[in-house]
Amino acid sequence: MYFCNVFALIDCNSFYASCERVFRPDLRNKPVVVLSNNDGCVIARSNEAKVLGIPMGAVAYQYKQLFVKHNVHVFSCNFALYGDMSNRVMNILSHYSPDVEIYSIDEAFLQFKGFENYDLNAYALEMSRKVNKWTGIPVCVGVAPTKALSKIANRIAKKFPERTKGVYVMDTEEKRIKALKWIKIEDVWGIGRKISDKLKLKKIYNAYQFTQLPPEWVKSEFSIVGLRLQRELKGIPTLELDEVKTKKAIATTRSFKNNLTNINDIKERISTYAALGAEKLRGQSTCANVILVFIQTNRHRQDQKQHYQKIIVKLPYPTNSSITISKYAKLGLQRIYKKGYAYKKGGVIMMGLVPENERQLNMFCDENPKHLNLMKTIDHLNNKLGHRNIRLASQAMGRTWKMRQEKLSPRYTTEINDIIQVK
DNA sequence: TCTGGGGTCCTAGGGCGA
DNA sequence: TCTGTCGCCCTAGGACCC
Repeated sequence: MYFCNVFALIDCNSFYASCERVFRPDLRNKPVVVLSNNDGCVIARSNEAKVLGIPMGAVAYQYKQLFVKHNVHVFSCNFALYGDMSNRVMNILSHYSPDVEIYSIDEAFLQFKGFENYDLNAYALEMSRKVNKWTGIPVCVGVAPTKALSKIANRIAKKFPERTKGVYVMDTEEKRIKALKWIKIEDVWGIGRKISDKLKLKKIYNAYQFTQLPPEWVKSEFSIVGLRLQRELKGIPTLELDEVKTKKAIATTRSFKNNLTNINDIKERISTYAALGAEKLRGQSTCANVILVFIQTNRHRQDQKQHYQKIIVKLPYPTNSSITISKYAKLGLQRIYKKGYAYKKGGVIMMGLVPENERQLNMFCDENPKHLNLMKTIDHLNNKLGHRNIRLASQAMGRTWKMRQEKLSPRYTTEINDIIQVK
């Protein structure tokens, strides 16, 4: 190994689809897709589904016939299941290095410091086998001297499964250069649509060409972010492993099942999102100082009158009480709602987050201390009962708000009534 | 009839006090 | 007292990620 400090990127293959398959072994080698909230778009595809030409983000109803024709197994998203499976995978990974950054629900960076005498290829292979054996989730591993290069190494592992067995270690200059020349510029981590379009105008088509550009030019065009990426691709470690950090904003936004015109219906939705957001705040022991409330019409229906409006509401004191946040969210909504529009989407975003134990209460405007205990009780009961049975009065109890989730799989791992039964 | 949701970081530009 | 300038803070918007 010519580097003494390396990064590994572990990425679960077709994560949501793989989670569904863990409990449905009959679906192995069969096309599986998972849909977004309200069963709107395709958000995950198994390899077999990719081969059928189903693109990421495909609008579900437009592919209905293809699903039937090729016997594609379609699932509504089941985040309770995916979150739990993710925890299991991350837990196993943490045994392979003390330095772990959970990058997303299905990805983690590991840093190997002082592993000079290790055969990293064998080590990563063992790690991927263990994850697969213990959770049923297949993963790929890319190992390289920087985070950006480990992303590329991971891509190689995924692209050539027979040759790599799902693990690729970029441990020589030759391998680095070969990989950079192989990867298209638009596939590099950190290069999106806008930047790749700009680079292609400059006749930059792969990552290697990008590394050859003058750093001053890269910085002036793409700011410090572009410059960092260029250094990373050259093999100079620039991005560090991020520590576990509390979130800076918590968003709860959803499309409505139907268009809503009546303010009372929208109020109920916004109140529910506010309560959900407050629950997330309590989950990470933080309070919000400010909330942002927005509503918008269906932007895909240009034949209809369009309206988008948002409002920032300053809370009188930092809080995570569902009651208080819901109240101010509804006040905000009243300010932005306009009669005569068919609203399709709305949301509440918690901002200005501070740790629960550090909040400074306003001298004259203290929160009702009963809220704290009440919220604890609500969280406890909801955790115990599942299904979020305890709600605020302003949140509807009926079916009207329910998401469209026609193909929802059971919550095998988190719901006692859904545990798989062996007969 | 149906078109996701949840984040981060950076920069530019304005307000404001020293 | 008025004006210019600098730095800090905040916000909006843009770009990216999964």
